[in-house]
Amino acid sequence: MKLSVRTITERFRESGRKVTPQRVAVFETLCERGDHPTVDQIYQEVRKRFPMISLNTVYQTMEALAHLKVVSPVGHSLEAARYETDPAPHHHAVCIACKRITDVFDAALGRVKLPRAVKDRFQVLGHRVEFYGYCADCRSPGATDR
Amino acid sequence: MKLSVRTITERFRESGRKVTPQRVAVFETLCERGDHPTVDQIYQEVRKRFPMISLNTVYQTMEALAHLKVVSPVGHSLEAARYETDPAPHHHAVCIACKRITDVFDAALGRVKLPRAVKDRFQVLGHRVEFYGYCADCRSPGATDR
DNA sequence: TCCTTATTGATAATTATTCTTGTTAAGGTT
DNA sequence: AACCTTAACAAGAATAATTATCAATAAGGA
Repeated sequence: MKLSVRTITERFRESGRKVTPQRVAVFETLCERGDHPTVDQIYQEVRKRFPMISLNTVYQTMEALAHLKVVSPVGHSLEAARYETDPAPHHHAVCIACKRITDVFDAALGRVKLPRAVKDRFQVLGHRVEFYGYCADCRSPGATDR
Repeated sequence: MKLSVRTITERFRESGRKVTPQRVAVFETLCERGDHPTVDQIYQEVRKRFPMISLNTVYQTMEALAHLKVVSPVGHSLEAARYETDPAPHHHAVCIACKRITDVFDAALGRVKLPRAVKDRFQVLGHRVEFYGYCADCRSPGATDR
């Protein structure tokens, strides 16, 4: 199913948020492009039809849309680069609250394969599997979901 | 096998790089901690024993170590947050050169499971599989590997 | 229409990372 | 051990992504 302006309007209202022309414009722009734009790319696009909009508004709108599960951030959202030394192949479980990273050792995860159709057009150096959710400490009761 | 100072000394020399006390200190610090520190965390740690070291040097050392495959960056290295709207579950192939992201639809990737041992301590909201490598356009001949 | 309050736009502030530059020191060569 | 070439260093400025501040505005329920 495809998300419509109608749908997100309802979801905004349900969650106690207001529906503004800026938010609709951001959402529409994101839908028109089928790719994975950066916030700034969306901003530049929306600006054509909406010269007064500020970059900050686009940031806030993206955050709101992400909360409503209307859009997903691609990749994790660690604020800074992190490094590790462990030479054994492994994967990660990232807590979206505290950003803590837990190593996951499981041979099965290493056997994941890219489908052949894509493999032909892409030289694979490796892959990683990343689980995201809440760690034991952050599975908090007072999680303010807003 | 565990990496020793001896080992990385050799690798540095082999690749035409110099072995400096700063680099050794960064490497040792990273080894002492078994986790996934940020560059700044390493910097703060190294600074205790090496007050004159600059943050820039730590950045450069991490890059060198990454080239020698002694350390790995955790997660991908997109410079900015990206978003997508597609509600169908899918995964990604990211070109490490041009940062372009290709969607990968494959039901098998959705069936990946976190091993039970970890599952008990981690509330999983989802997972993603990310392949990294070079896209067709960037599988360039003049790839300067340094 | 009124009223409360979230949202907006402009701008300043932060944070992560890279660049610049003059100086230093690694390590191969005498 | 002295020499030399060049990578690496420290310090600080510059850039880029993101977040915070705040007065003015507009959404939408009453």
